Amino acid sequence: MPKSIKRTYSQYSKDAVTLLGAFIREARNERNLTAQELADRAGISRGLLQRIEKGNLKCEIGAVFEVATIVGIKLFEADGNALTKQLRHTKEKLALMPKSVRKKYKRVNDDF
Amino acid sequence: MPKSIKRTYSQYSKDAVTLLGAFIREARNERNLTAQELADRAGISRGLLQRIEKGNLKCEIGAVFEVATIVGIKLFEADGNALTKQLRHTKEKLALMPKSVRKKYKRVNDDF
DNA sequence: ATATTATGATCTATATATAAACCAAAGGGA
DNA sequence: TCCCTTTGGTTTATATATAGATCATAATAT
Repeated sequence: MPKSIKRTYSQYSKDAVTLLGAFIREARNERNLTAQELADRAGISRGLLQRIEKGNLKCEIGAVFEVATIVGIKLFEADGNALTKQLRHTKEKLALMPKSVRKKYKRVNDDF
Repeated sequence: MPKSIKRTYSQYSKDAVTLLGAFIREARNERNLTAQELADRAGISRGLLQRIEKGNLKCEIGAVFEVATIVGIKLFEADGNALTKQLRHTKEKLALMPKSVRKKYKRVNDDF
């Protein structure tokens, strides 16, 4: 039972989502799509698209990414995008990753 | 009244969210944080963090970005990140943007 | 091996995001 | 100017994401 769900967000997170929304809107305008048209293509309501473009933090990430993808915004390009490189590295590394995390007990080397 | 909300997502969107989640998990492990610790810092439940790391598309973008920010993943770097550059451009351009979009009426030049 | 801890999964109750239908106002074309 | 479209707000009903608790399993340290 969620007792209220009043989250706090870092300024960075807020800025990031705001910028992403603004970018979506710009891309939509550049492609001459109305809000309704883009919403239809993404399979969401116009109201949700409005909130996405406004940078509302509580929209589902799937809807946001879908809209971004449709208007041509690629978070993870095939090219030299820094994040993409890191993620590619991650993907390859995933199989080798430890499943759980342990606190590091500082090993004290006494027998010196 | 949402009649069911069964969305479809492009493969790209699914992959992007999956990769982001995997990257978050990797970053968390590299920082030796337990799921509970990271969840606490982000102000979310451990269950939600699990879904985020799994790449669940229906998590709120604010929670995802917050977690990513905490473990040091910057979607929009201050440096030469391509998306950042575009977004900076967008920000400056925002004030000049038209508020609404009009369909282009192909002007037919009859009197030729 | 044993104990301890992290993770994965399930279940319940509730807060809330969403779709849909409105309306008003702004914007752009003719 | 007038008309038509787009956008920005509501409001309402409902589907659902979330917090929190619990349990089983996996993983790690000693």
